[in-house]
Amino acid sequence: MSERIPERGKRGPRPRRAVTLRVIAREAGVSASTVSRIINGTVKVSDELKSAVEAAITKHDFRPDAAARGLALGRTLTIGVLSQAIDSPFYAEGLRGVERRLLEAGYAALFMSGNWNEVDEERCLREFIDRGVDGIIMFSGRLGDAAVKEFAKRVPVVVTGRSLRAAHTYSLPIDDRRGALLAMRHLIGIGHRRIAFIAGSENHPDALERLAGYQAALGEAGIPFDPRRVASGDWHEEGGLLATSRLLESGVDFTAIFCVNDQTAYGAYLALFRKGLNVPKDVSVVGFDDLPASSYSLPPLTCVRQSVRTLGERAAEAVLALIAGRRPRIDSPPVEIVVRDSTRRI
Amino acid sequence: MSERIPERGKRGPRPRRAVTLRVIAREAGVSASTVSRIINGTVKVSDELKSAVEAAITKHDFRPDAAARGLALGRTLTIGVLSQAIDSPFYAEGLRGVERRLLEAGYAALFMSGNWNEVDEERCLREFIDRGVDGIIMFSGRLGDAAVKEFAKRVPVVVTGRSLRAAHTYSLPIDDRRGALLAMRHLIGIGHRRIAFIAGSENHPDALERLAGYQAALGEAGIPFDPRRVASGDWHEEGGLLATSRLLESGVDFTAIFCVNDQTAYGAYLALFRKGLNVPKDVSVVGFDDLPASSYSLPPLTCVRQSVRTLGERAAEAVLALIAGRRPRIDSPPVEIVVRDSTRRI
DNA sequence: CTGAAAGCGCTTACAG
DNA sequence: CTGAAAGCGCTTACAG
Repeated sequence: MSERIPERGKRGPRPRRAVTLRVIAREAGVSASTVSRIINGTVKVSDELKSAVEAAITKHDFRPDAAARGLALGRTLTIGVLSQAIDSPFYAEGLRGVERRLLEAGYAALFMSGNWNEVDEERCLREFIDRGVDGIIMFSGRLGDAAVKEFAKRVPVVVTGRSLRAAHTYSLPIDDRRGALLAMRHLIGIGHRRIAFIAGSENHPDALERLAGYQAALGEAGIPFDPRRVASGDWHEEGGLLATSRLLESGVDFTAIFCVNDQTAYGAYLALFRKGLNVPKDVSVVGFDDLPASSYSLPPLTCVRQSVRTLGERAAEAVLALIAGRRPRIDSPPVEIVVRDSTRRI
Repeated sequence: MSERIPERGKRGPRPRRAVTLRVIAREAGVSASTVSRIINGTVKVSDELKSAVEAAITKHDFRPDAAARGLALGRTLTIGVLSQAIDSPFYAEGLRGVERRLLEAGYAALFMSGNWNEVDEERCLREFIDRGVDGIIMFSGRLGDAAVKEFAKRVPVVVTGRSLRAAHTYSLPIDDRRGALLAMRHLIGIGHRRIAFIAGSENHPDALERLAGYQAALGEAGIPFDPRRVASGDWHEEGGLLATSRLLESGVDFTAIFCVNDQTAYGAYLALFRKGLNVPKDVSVVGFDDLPASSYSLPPLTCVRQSVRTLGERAAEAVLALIAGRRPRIDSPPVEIVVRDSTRRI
């Protein structure tokens, strides 16, 4: 009658799961099926039976094994969340939003980093599938649409930062062009006409759209586009630093810089600082994203705000809808301009 | 003879796992057991059999189901990683380190946020257990040692930022006191004697240790400790901002501020900036952590560096060792002072 | 060397 | 209403 001691996993403190449905069932004098049903609320039972079972559960601190449940149910209550780097301040905000919403719904997130390259992204997505996630959220990946659609055949996928039309898929595009327009209109509105632009890495869709917005705003205002005022960065501080230095040394004149994102602006700040130039006195700077750090940069940065946290929350809502078989009706959060101290009328 | 079509999961694109061990086995003309063994390399077979199986695997793009494997093996190749917030720039670095090492070892990380409170931390740890993680890494949690030890009975736990002696446990403490000493010696070495300290939230062990280091350095130099020069922050920018403002308004004089961490220093920067005070001309500032952003703050921040990324990598190595039944022999990364532009000789 | 069988811990039609 | 049985997809002693 004694419980057989399992032999596997001889090392470490994992003596196999000690308390299972069966021990609860035995203790409460019912079958495992019944306990399972009570736990899942798929049955009505007498109050006394219910409390007997609950007492046993409490006593043993029982919690159903997620792997077993996942196997039986075909659902793991896990969502794979791909960002480019878990330590990027930009994505971090989004992950936080995802995490929160998922938690509310009883789901957990499996976060992985794609490192800005297709190979890693694909590896992560495969890992998600292998681990049986119920859905995938992909933050602005490099992976081609075709590949994404392929994964969407296995499991619902929501992508941010791009538009993709396919079954079991939902897109939350970012309005890069409009964001860039807002930034530029602000600058132009306070008198700037010679405005430099630091772009992201080449041929990245978001970067291209922001460049397009930059050009469109120039066009609106009747300001000729001068390619010498465009320098390319890399979405990170260092790229902003280098690009600004190049701009400064090239001799083109400008009274303001519109940076493709906040991190680029931080780099621009440092380059300007090193040259003894003051922001906004000597040059105005505007960023894009409104990272938390931008409220604390010196001076606090004027930028286009796109709430990545909200984006994350909505992405989570969208996958959950997809999983439930509903068609999401969710919009990307709007972009808006946040005027702080890095821009000044001239 | 036709495959029965499963009825569960009627919605969504998950028609149950399509290709299983059995279909590979059938295709290769062997049993599932054999395929399993070949995949796991626990058997020697003829080259032709091996390639037949591999061909079938490739053809169907088969990958074993992680949940099923986990259930059968009692291991999930997953490590639960608790930080306080997935979007904290401090923890992010550590998570990155963990992620990288774990990936190399074929493990995945399940990241969750404890939100700086015991209740959430405990919820996360329980979730880890439910999900059958093979080990847990806990970044400087608030949860009491006793509770942590309780979890360590189920699964190996490594903690950072504290010392804990218990079975199936490993600690990677941070040398807060020495870090604080280094910071203060630097300041004292360049002539400062009236040095303010912005602490973290009360009764937090790391905060206490850094305060102790601050006082010890003062003692070394024969400088009397003046409690009016200590203000408490909250580890975040806002606390640094508020504390600095209070210090400034209180009328105590100081030529330098040692901040309990970099984020606090960013807040101090802004408070000083708003008062028209220049760093380092009017006051020197030193931080603690060396976050990536500190190289780009204006001016670039002098601070104590503790490589959180390395800490994360080592934490990962430590859990893996614990899981393998080995006793880790791993030290915390050393703290060191990084002198940049926010401090100046007086 | 390889297969049939039992088992991991759960859930849920299927019968009482 | 409730239990026995089958099944989720894998792994591994146990027998050939």
